[in-house]
Amino acid sequence: MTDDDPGRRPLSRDRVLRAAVALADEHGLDAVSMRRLGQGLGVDPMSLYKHVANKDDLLDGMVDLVVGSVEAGDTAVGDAVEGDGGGWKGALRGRVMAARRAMLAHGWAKRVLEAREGASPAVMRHYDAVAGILRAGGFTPDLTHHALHVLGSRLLGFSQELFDDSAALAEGPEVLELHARRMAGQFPHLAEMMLGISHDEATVVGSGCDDQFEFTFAIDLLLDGLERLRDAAPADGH
Amino acid sequence: MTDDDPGRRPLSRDRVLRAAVALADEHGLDAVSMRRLGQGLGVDPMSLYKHVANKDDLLDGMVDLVVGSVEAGDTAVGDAVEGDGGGWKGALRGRVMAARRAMLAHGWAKRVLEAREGASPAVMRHYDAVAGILRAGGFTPDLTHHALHVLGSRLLGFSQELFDDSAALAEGPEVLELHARRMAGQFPHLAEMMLGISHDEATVVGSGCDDQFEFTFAIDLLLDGLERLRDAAPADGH
DNA sequence: ACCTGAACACCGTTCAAGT
DNA sequence: ACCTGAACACCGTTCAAGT
Repeated sequence: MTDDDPGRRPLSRDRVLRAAVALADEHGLDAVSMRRLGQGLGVDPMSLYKHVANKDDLLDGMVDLVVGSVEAGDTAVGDAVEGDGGGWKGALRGRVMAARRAMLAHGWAKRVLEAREGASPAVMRHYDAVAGILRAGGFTPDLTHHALHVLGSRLLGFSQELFDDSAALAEGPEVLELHARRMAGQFPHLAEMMLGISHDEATVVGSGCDDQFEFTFAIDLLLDGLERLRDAAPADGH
Repeated sequence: MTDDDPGRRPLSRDRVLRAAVALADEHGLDAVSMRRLGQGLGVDPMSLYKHVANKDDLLDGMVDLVVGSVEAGDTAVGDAVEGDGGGWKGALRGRVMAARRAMLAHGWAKRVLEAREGASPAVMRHYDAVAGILRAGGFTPDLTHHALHVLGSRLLGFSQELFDDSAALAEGPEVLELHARRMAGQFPHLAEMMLGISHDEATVVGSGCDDQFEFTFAIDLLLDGLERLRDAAPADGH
């Protein structure tokens, strides 16, 4: 009977989705079950089906909410890139980095987006905005299309990790080096890479795989490559 | 009591994994449950835990089997690329395309690999082979490392699909065009792209998104970009 | 010591019974 | 007509009881 008795406010799709996002943020995606979600809202699990078609629809709605938040505080501010005066590259980077921030804030969203095959409305709007940036940057519709495919999941701010080395990273560079030496026999080239990294950059923070660096490295390589294609064949994208 | 009574052959990890792969190939990944797998092998579900630590270990073993098959019939044959006499690009394309064939043959593998965070032994061997190709191609360890990250999941032959348009594709180009016109209001740039595509290529097969084309397009753009970086700074990959 | 299957603690969703 | 909760058909895994 208190003021914030959750049973008082009427249920709505938005309230269900926000509760699900909060639940996933706090306890992980696996904690998001119809039963537990209903319990958190002080509602019979079955009542959720009034606002959500099924579990998949719930997950779709959750990512839609997260991706939709990208549009609010997006590229307008600038996200000033070091060496350019805005333009399509800066705008694209801004959009993509905003999406990345949203993804990093909601770690579970990446996993849901990978599992989904159809794009939600907010994702479609995001893609459309990116396409618009490219068109304004002088890309043909055809090359714009290929560009979207090339950028792929990086449009949403994440990339496929090769493998998770965060456990080894957390233990410090000497553990990483030990790890590398141990696998030198089986994976000589990977070991060489790892050892090279831990030698080059003596600072602790830089060793191992720096996700943020690798992400921007990839984006820049892709944008440069696309720009070259645009300039090579301005009339036809193929 | 027949000759091929599955109960006769003793269970082994390999036999369990092969049965799981066959089950996933035939009835989809969701059909792979400990209960159903045990049933298919004529064995108590709990007996599987003698050969497999848990469900995740089972899935790991399954993808390991698939990725491991890539090494058998890999780049040796040549996979001759149009305009070059082999070299690192041809070798890399060959390896990646072999992985792609394996992935296309086992549609569920992509989903499992995306969900996994740690790389299985076969995947590690694959990465190491790719790293070896790059090193032999004159890349520094550092640039080799970044190259692996840039190529990402495409090393294993797949890329993140933006959205699945196979349903619309199957209905033919006129349906695709209708689709595009309907969404022109909300997603003008995406609609323009789709309409441009269906106009350019009148043949039915070519319209919509050609996965194979987009994949090779991306690979070529990435390899060209990496080559340029290699040649720009031969001594230091950064 | 090994194997097995009943049991536990969950799922998403159906559907009939209650209001 | 609407809402609800018991019930269904599954899960992965534990664990104690049987051999």
